[in-house]
Amino acid sequence: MSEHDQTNRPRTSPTLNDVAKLAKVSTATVSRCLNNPSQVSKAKRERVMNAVRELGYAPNFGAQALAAKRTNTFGAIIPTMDNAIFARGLQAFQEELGRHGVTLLVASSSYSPELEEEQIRALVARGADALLLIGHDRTADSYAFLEQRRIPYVVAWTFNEAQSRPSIGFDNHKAMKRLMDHVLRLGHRDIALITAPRVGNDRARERFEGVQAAMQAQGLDPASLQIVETPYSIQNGAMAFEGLMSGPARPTAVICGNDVLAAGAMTMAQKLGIDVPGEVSITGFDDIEVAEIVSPGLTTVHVPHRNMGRGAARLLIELRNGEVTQSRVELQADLKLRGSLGAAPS
Amino acid sequence: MSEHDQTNRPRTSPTLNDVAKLAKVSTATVSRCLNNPSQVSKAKRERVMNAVRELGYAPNFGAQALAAKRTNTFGAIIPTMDNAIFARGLQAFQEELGRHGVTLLVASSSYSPELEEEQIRALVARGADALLLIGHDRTADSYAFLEQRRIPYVVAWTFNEAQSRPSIGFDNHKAMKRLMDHVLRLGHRDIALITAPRVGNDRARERFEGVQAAMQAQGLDPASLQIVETPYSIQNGAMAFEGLMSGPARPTAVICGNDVLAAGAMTMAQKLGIDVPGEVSITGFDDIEVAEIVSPGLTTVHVPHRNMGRGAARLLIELRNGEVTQSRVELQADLKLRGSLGAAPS
DNA sequence: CGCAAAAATGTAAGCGCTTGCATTTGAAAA
DNA sequence: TTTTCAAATGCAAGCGCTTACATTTTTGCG
Repeated sequence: MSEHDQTNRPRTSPTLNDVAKLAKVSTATVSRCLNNPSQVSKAKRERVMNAVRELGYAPNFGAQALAAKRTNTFGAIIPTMDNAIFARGLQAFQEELGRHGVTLLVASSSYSPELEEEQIRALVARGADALLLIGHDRTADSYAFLEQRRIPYVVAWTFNEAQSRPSIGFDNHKAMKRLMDHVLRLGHRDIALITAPRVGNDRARERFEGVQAAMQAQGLDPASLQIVETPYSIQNGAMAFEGLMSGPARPTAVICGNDVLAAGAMTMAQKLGIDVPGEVSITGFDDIEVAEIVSPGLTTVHVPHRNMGRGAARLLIELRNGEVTQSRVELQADLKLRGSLGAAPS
Repeated sequence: MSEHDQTNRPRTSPTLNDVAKLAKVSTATVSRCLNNPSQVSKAKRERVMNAVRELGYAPNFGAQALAAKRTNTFGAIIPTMDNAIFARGLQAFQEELGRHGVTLLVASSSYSPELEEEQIRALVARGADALLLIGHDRTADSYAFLEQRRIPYVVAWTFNEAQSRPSIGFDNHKAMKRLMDHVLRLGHRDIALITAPRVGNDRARERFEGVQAAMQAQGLDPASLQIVETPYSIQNGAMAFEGLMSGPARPTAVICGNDVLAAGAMTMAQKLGIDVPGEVSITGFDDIEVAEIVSPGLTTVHVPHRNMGRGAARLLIELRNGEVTQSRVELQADLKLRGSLGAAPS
């Protein structure tokens, strides 16, 4: 099939070669013209650019990747696309990358470290130059793979003193502790926590520890904390809340691992006719849009999603370029007090 | 930098050739072993697989794409990642693709046809074998480009009799008309519509036309419909609603182009102390999670997000494989009646 | 046991691009 | 004008993989 059609290839996209012929220069010159215009004389550059335009030439990604060993594509692996937790941050991440000519590939791991490892390999195989990862928890093999391949990555959505990897985020422990301090100051002593499964999820774990720390600081027995573990979803939040409120030790404050769970709790409270915050206070974490929609408004921790996304993009680009920088960035996550948190009923 | 390390390349990833040597077969056999195992004898296959495992071999994407002219990567371009409208559908889309060994690349166009065209080119350049697009509205150049490159695509989130392109979705016009029929049946005559900008957004336009059609069918003057156009966001929904309710002709029913706008309207109603549905009814479109959270629950049109995503994936895979199929699929979008819609106040 | 057909394997030609190195060109310097 | 040197350009060797085609090995049957 390749012995003819040397001259006119009807519906295949034009190649570097075609451009070179039209412009009557070598392919090398065309390539340089596109990637390093400064090395080419003005006259030729114009001839080449015209040819490019005339042919509607666009470089073949695979070939480029193969020859240059660089793809200008970054990857992001987030636990889920199914709710809004990561949406805003990711959008900002993508926008910033776009500004630097980098395309984003997104995959989701469904909160499974094994699946995440697969996705990491898939993205790298597909040429991702660098990766955005969420949280520190993942298989040792995942990290080994990244090191071995020398793939730059940044861990986002968390910041942990104890970790030395490039990362950008906030201190989940600290933020949750601050929220809890406030809750305790309001007189609450019967506390329940609805959290995502903590195994393989350092953010959830750190938030949990923040709750514990606050209780301890206040002289409360951490063992008195009621804990329900359930995957993030409104549905699950509602069910967990229902269980808690119909249980033997009805809490006066239900701390939720994130806003999605809290939203579920809020709607269930409403359905059950339980007054919030009169009978029970509810708090969330993340400050996604939902927090403003429920009524009363949800007291939560405001996470700087867009800043984090943008920052992660910049960090990653710097890492990719080998520019030395501050590769660990802590952002602030402040309390967002709204109506769902009130004084403990007396 | 390449004059030495011919013999032992320490930290470069292993290639097909390395595997072939270790297994003492040709590269062709290794390749077949990986892509068409059935063509290789069991003995060799095992030898090869062992070598693959031992070396931790993973194919180089660029090279594979270059040689095979196929990447097993699909692209999706959605208007925004910033809210939940597309999240669930996309998640299902991705899951289904994953099941078929296809990786998904996502980009977002910010509702701009020009940006979308860029993204289409970018994804194709990066090797996308096929694309998922939202809605029919886009630049002629975008379609021309896709045709010329013979890139399979499917238009989702809408189904329109008049369009002949491969697509999967529901009839926005019909669905909105059905909702409106119901609204009118409840006695509402003073109607307002909060819609996304209709230029470049056929879904929004069709929904709008559905509203008009229902009014006309009822003998109402379509010109009496109050219209506010504003980009999808809770914030904007709230502001639009506020404007409407403080205007001269207060509607008894506010129809929102989607749930995000409606959620904004609902929260604003609450803030203003306007009773829903006592004083004013509010409806949405999409049935995303938010619809269940607001109170009262939001009457909306249920869109089969996950079905649509899964269906789109299957359709696209069939198209890519050149399997002839029914390439136009209409899904049902049914009314979801909740508390936010009531009889018109008398 | 021999032979044709089928199955398994190997050979090698690209795929479209980048880039080190050699060569040519064009000025500036002598 | 000749010489020198930097800038501009071309040449051609890969990058790692797939696949058509040629070759070898197996298998089935008479």
